[in-house]
Amino acid sequence: MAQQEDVFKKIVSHAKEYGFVFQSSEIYDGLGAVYDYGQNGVELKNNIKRYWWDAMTLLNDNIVGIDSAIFMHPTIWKASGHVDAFNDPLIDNKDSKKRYRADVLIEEELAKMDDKIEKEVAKARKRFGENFDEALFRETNPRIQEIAEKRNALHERFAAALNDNNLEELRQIIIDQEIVCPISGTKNWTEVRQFNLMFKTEMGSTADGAMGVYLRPETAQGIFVNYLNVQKTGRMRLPFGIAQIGKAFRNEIVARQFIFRMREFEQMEMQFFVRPGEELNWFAKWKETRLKWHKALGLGDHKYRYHDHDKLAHYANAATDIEFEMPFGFKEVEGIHSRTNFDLSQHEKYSGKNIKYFDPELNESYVPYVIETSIGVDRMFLSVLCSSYEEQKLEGGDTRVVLHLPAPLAPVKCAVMPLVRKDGLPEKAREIVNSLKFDFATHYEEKDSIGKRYRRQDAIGTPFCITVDHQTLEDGTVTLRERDSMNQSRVAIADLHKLIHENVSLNALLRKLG
RNA sequence: GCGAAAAUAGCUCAGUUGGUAGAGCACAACCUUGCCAAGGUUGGGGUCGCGGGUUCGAGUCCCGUUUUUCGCUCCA
Repeated sequence: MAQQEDVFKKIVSHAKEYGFVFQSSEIYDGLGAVYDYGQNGVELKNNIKRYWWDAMTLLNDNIVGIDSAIFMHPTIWKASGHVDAFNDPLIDNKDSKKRYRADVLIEEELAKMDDKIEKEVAKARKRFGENFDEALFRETNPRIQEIAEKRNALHERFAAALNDNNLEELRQIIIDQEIVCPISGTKNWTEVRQFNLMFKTEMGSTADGAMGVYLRPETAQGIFVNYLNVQKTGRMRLPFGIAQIGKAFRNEIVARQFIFRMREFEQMEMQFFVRPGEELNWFAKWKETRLKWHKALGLGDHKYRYHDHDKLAHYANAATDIEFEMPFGFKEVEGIHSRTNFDLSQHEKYSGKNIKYFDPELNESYVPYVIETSIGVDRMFLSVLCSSYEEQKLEGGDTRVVLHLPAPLAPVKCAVMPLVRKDGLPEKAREIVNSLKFDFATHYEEKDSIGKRYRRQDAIGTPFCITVDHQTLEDGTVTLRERDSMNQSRVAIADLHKLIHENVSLNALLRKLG
């Protein structure tokens, strides 16, 4: 494990050193859990997105894409459950290190007081038997009066604090009531803090007219609220899917592990709309289809596994993750959920609009069920990077760092280099670059020894190096050097385009998926 | 969020009991070599994460803070 963490550290440095990932706002000491993609990272990421997008929209004639806005009507997040689910005042006990909802702690205290009163009443009932006037007893008994008074005072104070969203007051209540942690039994409490999953901002430039809006915490809702627009204008029939790639934002309490958990991240989501009752079949089908998509990259089949959920979210009736073996263990890369008709029904309820689908075959209207496939682009990026990274020992004791990126994902497809910087070789190399650059990301390199240049390209995962030497000027052939095997072969300049295309185009990958 | 550790050049790191900031690699220019990195010469680059404090003097000691990593916790 220690060794693996060591490798992960090296991957993180490598990502920075070779322009894949930088920390955001680095010259200002950085911003927590936010990262930028560099010159090579953005290419790799774009290629991953293209692979997914094409696999969804080109290979399935019943899947189309959209690009919805990050800002959405705030009521959408009420309907989805995000507003309520993540708006709790939390407090930690410093000794047990347990976190509690501050409001729940106080409510429990209120319940305890109620219990006390009931116990008194029960005792009196036993004592007085049939003659017992319970109502009168409650109103007149001094013990009960005392407890009830305290209870009502507490309740009033608690309600006022909640109403004003006064977190300090909530903490003060907990301290005044001498509430202890059930685990440690101590009163060593932190401040009460409000945890908000969603980032909030204001729309409208004047303060009084502004409306609070959220940065979306998931892209899925943009698909749900548009599904009928797409269905109608695209003349789609169930089953059909809508795909989207876009940024989402979550105020994570703990954001860790490099780009694995970030506050601003990118999702690739496809929501597949099906007839009620057919959802579990489609769930099984997408589970299989999605794993096949991952495995086609050739990162190693043994690095994937399913993780079926036992505990299901309130909206789901089946859920599984596709996990990938990162240097820090198997981690979720993609989630596949059978979301039932929860989201669409909620939007129907909150918007007051009819968003049922009319099924011409069944001649009836209903709210479709939804299968969701949702993949984190950044996690996918990390899985590709981690599994591609190798420190290779070569014959003769040398080492090289090489990224065995799947060629269609590589940021640079080929590098053209003159063997020496004279005798017209640079000019010839430039000529070759100019013939390739329209179809492939091509680098030109002339500085340093040829071996050094090869190593530099290995470090960013360039699949092919093309070397121009004196023989090139005579017979129009070059050396084609392959990244993984380091094999060299003599090929005609005229054949380069075809050779490279066969290896680096997405087509080859997509064909594996049928 | 709690606890622990760390932060010195683009990268990896050294820096003695507190006394004017170093190496290798990388980068730039020129020369040399030419098919698997690390030849020569020269050069650029650091207010030692940031802010305070102690001191004649702080990279070094103290406090705070930010960021990162690990464990716990939380979350999908």
